[in-house]
Amino acid sequence: MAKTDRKKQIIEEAARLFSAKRFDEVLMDDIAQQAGVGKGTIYTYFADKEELYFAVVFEGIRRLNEQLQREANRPQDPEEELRRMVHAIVSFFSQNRFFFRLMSQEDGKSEGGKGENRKRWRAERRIQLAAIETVLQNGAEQGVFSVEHPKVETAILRDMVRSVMIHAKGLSAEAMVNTIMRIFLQGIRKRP
Amino acid sequence: MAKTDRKKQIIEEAARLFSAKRFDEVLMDDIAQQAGVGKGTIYTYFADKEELYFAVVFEGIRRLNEQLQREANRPQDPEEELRRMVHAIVSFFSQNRFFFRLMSQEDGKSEGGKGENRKRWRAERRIQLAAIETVLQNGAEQGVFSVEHPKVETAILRDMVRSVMIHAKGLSAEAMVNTIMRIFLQGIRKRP
DNA sequence: CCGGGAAAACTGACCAGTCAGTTTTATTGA
DNA sequence: TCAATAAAACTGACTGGTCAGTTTTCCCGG
Repeated sequence: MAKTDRKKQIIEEAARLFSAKRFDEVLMDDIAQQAGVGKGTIYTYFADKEELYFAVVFEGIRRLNEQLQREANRPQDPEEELRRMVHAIVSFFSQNRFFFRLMSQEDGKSEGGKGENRKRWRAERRIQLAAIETVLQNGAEQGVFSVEHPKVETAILRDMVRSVMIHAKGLSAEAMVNTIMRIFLQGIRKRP
Repeated sequence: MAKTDRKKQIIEEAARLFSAKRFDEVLMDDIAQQAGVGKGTIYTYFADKEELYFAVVFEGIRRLNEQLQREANRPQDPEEELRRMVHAIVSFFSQNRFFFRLMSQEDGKSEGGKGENRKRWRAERRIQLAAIETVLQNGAEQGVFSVEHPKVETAILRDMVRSVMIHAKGLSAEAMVNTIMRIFLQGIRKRP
């Protein structure tokens, strides 16, 4: 097996395990077994358990960013662009449940561990938000959106994906996107 | 010190620590030291580390439910009732940062550990959502709200509190509530 | 047959949980 | 009222199991 494939395989299985159990409940032996490699092999690719853990987190972020990038930066009307981005996030997470659960867990922690990784994680996540925020700002400038606290509205939109993923497992990706966009754009107040 | 105070003190310090660090990074020795008790004492109140952890989580939920209860069940117009509930959640979390971070972390995990506690946690959380959902349903019946997937909309609203708490630390509780209600009720689309 | 890399076996640091001993609080009776 | 005694609560040094990380052995391609 090629070196790269091995590393990918380890990350994949580690993601599955880390997303389902607490950090301390996931044993390096388990990861090795699931990945079909010896424990020692893991240490040729990752310095320690924590580095593997963050490699998994960053891999998830990287893939999501990749998918987001594909949708962004094609000038179009803001609502449509927003919808495309939400769709990108929703479908990414639908196809990567492990990474989704993992990143949900990682959100909202602060201290502890090698602070360097936490910092980098924060930075990566900020980039994602910035991409969405830009669209919101553009929409506001074009007079299509009414935005009061751009960063907050941005975070709300992204986290709506999280809510829907957790609480609307049954819905199709399309239905999820529609639900999110409907609420975010026009709210739930009935208009005559 | 009275028995109850001791237990409360332990829970309080454990909450502070568990909210800031990973489960395995929090040592029982740390908790004991912070709480100003001997390690053995903790074990007179809690069977093991995991039970203490969940005692902390459930204490947080209990307090929040208490505050929610105070606002609910007084018949009034749905929008106002919703606003009151959001306000209750926001102000609770503003005053209980530890519990907030803790409960955010716990959201979105599934396997692992004593499954019994996870199950109970899920149940408690469902009760909270039901309280909000009822208001939404009432509003829909009265023709004030347009609700498509009640459970999903409910979860979204609750999680909006989470987003705002994380990303709008500067805002006052009032401003937070306003932001949430504005988006949830009327969305961000500009109307002429 | 040798070298590089992967697997299996090994080690010891660490920490949750214990328990024998100590302190504090409650109870009794003179 | 206050010893004397019992009961309850607390303490922290100690232990044993666990598991991250290391070392040794094995395997295979060239």
